[in-house]
Amino acid sequence: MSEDFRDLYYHQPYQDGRHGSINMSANFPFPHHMASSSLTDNSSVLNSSHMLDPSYMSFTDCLLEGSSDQGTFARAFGLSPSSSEAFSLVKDEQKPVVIEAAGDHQACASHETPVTPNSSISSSSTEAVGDEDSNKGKKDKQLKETQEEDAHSPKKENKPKKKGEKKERQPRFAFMTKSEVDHLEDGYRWRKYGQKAVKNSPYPRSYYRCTTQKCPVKKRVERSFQDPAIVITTYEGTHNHHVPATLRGNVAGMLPPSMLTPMPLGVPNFPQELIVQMPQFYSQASANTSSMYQQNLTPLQQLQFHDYGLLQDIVPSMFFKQEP
DNA sequence: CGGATTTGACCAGCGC
DNA sequence: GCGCTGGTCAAATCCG
Repeated sequence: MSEDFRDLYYHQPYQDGRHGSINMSANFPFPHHMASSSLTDNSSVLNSSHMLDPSYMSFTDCLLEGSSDQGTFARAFGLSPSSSEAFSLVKDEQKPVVIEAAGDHQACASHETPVTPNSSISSSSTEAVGDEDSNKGKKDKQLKETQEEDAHSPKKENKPKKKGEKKERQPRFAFMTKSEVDHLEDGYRWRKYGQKAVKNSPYPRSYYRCTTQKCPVKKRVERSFQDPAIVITTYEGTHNHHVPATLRGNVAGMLPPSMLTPMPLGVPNFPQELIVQMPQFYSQASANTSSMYQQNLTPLQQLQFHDYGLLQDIVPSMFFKQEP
């Protein structure tokens, strides 16, 4: 399997994003402006080989030529719930988009990114490293004690959730980035609010929240324990604001106004182009496995209406979403 | 000094 | 019911 997909990666080093020369495919559902991250982190990008197809525009091309669907990026990152519902997965990080945004061109050129559908990080199932648990008993005792003596802790009052009321989960998607830095610049401003040890991984997971007021978007960043060069970023929620214009490199300024339009809730924002514009990808996939791709449905339709489990086998590490 | 980060505590959900 | 784990809070600390 991994061999089949090894060919799907190719290396495209970033250029100076400040000048908009970002060679990043328009077909991936990660924040388009994330490309700017490479400016500071010595990164490069690996994308699927389908993008070698001249019919695919680079991110720059997309901007310069005024793609017919400039909203693609915004939608992709907007993460509107509706469209991605169809891609419900049990584990959200299992099939992240694989992007190699790392700086080591050699590694990229090697195409040895050990990201395979089944080897990708199931971070939801990644469990904390053991030593965190060792103190658990103590903690629990302390917890009970403190609860008794601190019956009106403000923390509890901060939880408006009623019992039995399930916490609604925002749609998510994740992608893998080969990068030396954990937190890639993606055009938005984030505040770290937590870090946890991840089970079976020596690398912690960091939790970030968009700093824009009332913006519900969160993201988690962790390194793959299988390939420490790979950073797994999981976005959750939909930005309800424009990309801050004051960021380094003025990423927002690079973007046409239409791309900065906040995502209306409920508008399908699944990166259809990601799927639809990858004929090569699909032909490879279908050669390997599925009858699903022999049907007359468009890939998107297939994705939306067919067994996603199958998709997982075919489209490794592309994206996923977790059922709210 | 204000904003960002760190880190231990806390809580909820899930599986056994 | 209990233990484990992921996710979040918030006080302490750091840093520009």
